[in-house]
Amino acid sequence: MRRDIFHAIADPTRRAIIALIALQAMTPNALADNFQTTRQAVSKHLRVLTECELVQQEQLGREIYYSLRVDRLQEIDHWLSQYKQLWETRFTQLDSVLATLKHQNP
Amino acid sequence: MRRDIFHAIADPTRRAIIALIALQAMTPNALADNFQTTRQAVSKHLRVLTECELVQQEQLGREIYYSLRVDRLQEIDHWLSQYKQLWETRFTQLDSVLATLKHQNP
DNA sequence: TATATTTGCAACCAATCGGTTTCATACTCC
DNA sequence: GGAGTATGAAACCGATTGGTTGCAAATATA
Repeated sequence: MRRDIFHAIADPTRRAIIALIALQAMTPNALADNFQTTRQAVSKHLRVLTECELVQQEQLGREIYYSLRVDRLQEIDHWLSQYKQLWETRFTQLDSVLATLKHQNP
Repeated sequence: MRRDIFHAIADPTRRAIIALIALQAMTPNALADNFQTTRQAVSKHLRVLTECELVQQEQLGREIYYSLRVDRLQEIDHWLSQYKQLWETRFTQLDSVLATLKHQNP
């Protein structure tokens, strides 16, 4: 099973879940109210997000509140960073940037 | 068919292709040499990357050189940016950040 | 205790995915 | 023109995905 963070954010429903719980912790039932799917489907998405440690749970009575582990999104930012200099740099500096990137990825 | 950029980068082989053609334009055959799959499989990945405009082609004789459209990766960076302030901000400022984020996503 | 609520998990299903094999097309070189 | 090379497209296949329904466990409430 491929359960990396890139796979996790590939699904639009999961990105919507991420957007919701970034604002405040929510229960599976409360989350499911925002989608046209069943609660169980949302639960399966939460399982995927949990398995790649993108969310954390806090149990309060019989309710489980899911919230976003924002720090985990840095992994994507880190992956992006190697290309970011490519689009942020002017053409005249492109050669040196390419050399740097080549050095970082032998 | 879900052909957005998040789906495109979800596959590890496609991310490897992106890393390769970020350095220099490459033909499908040259790309396939770097993987333990067939050229046709690489070609299918290139089709996905093309359909979401992550790569561009340049035909030279019977060879087609694929290169990365780095600017397209900004879409992911833009998606990340709404969460970036969450992990870059200290806890004491968190409330105002959440308010801002809530305003951006009504 | 009995009932209702919240949740996770298993079984199943159609659709999609990544891969292969095969074939057709287009270009290069002799 | 003919042989070889580079490529894309189609057909097929097993595995995975996202979804559903049904059920069991745990908690709250009467």
